[in-house]
Amino acid sequence: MLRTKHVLSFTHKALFQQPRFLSFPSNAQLVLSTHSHNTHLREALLQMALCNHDIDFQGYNTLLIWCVGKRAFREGQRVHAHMIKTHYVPCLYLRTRLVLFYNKCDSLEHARRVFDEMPERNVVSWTAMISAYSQRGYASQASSLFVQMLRSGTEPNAFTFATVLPSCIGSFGFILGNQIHCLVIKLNYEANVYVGSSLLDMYAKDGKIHEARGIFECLPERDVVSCTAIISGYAQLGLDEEALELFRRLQGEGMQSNYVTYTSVLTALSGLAILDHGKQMHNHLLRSEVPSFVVLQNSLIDMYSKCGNLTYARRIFDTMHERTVISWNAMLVGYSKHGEGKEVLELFTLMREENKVKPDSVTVLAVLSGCSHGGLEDKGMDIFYDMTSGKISVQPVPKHYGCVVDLLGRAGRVEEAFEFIKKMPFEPSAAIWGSLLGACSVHSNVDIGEFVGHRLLEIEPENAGNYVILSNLYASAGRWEDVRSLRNLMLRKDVTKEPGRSWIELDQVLHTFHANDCSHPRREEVSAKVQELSVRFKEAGYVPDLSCVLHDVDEEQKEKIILSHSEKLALAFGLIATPEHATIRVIKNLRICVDCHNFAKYMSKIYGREVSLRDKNRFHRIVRGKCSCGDYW
DNA sequence: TTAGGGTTAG
Repeated sequence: MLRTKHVLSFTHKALFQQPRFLSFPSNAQLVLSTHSHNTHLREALLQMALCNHDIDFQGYNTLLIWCVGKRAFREGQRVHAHMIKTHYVPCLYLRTRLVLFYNKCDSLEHARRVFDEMPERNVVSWTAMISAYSQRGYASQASSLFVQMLRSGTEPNAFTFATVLPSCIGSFGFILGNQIHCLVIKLNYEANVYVGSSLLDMYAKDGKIHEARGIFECLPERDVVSCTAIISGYAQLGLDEEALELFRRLQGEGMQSNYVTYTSVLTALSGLAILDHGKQMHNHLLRSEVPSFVVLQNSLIDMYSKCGNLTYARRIFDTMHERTVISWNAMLVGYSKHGEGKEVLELFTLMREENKVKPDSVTVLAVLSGCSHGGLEDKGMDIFYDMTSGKISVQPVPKHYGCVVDLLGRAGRVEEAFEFIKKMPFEPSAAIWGSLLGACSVHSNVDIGEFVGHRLLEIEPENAGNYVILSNLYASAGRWEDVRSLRNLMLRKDVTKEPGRSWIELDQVLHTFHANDCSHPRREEVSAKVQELSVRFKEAGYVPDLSCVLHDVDEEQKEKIILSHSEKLALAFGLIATPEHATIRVIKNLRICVDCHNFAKYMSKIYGREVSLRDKNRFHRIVRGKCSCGDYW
């Protein structure tokens, strides 16, 4: 108490009685920053400062800087109120400070009000307001404010460009972003590393990675942010090998990496599903000085689960000191993708019991899809109804309905799925009809399948996949006339299926397969194997996974049927189908990876021995884009 | 006074 009294007395003197020796602002700043941890004292000091009726520019400025630094909303509001009460007319500089202060204290409305009431504005005040929107993800507000700024005749600077460009997303955003790029060139800000990073990131997000790379290569100086932006650009587009290659090169060139860089690198590693490399990176991180932020740990969970090692993923999850909803979602998605429905439900229960983090839309999607893959359709339906009745406070979105259709369809409850679609509170999308069509195809429900198929052909006549599934469905019912007319329709409409490719390495030789492929020298052997497996699947009583169907069609038809990606993998499996070799590592497309996992399960049952996808020594690596057996093509 | 890159789902 004595000490507080002493300080107060000193402060009073310092602030008001000795202005010649110690000016007001420097003292206010000194005293406030020294004692800012003491709320009562802070209050008293501010009170005293505001008792002064003649606070000048510097005084207000100092107080506001202090409020911004401490994110002291109430105190800052009082400073603002003091200006109004004493009829002080703040200059542009101080008004901008107020905008910055309100923005820092998360009060966008107040910031905007101050901004709107500005009698004049300069590039800094415009940029501050654009930044307030941009930081909060209000992209359209940020970009439209930028356009208003240009119309007002204010010339943007490097800060403005670096601020507005991240808000140039979506189709309209990218168009604006391209125009802004022109302005950047015109005003000669191309060489600015902040502007360059924002620009290249925008192009990468628009899928124009070559543009992005061009900008990166032209930057006269690079830093950790610009390097991370280009690496993450590749990773987010699924160009994982390129991302890693660049990361290695830049590290060689002495690039500094931080936790954001590693997060992007882990994304690339997840895509490649190379567990060994992922582990190496994890080891490297443990030994390095890089702080283990939640985002990085989330990436590690994702990497391990996509590489098939759920134990490691769970270990990271369990040892986290703080978890965000993304941590929970990443773990749930991991279990879900691997068909571990029980674990999905257990973890979801734990999440709700802990009640520290609220489930979001992605959480429910992960849980529903986990139930779907794990054969727990009743549980899945319960969760869906918990959501629609408000027991789980997540707003249902069309994707949740899509999950339910998939869940019922996969379980063979095709009629129920059909009825469910009819009762949905929105118009069913092509994706939802497509999901049901897939279910009809697997469970040979020709009646519903025919209806749905034709509906789909109306909605998206250009999607070759729908023709193919419907055609396969007709084929399975022996309706060859309908198969033929569908094929003719495809020819008339000039619809072709983009040939996907699968790669598999066997004894150091790379075999690749694509749609309609009959060029493999051992094709007949493979076909025979697929036939044999197909019979065995049926004998084993398996209902194959939706995307892992081996169609039972005769040889003549097989020539014409366009095979799905997973079927090509099945062909590849047929080539090497012994329990010892029936392990596979799939790069890039996780869906296929899951298919293989299920495939391994079927194989295990057929051969009566465990066929594991997780045994790294038996993995056959599929190398993307580097075919070593050119003869086959 | 004002600035850029990052994690889950689809």
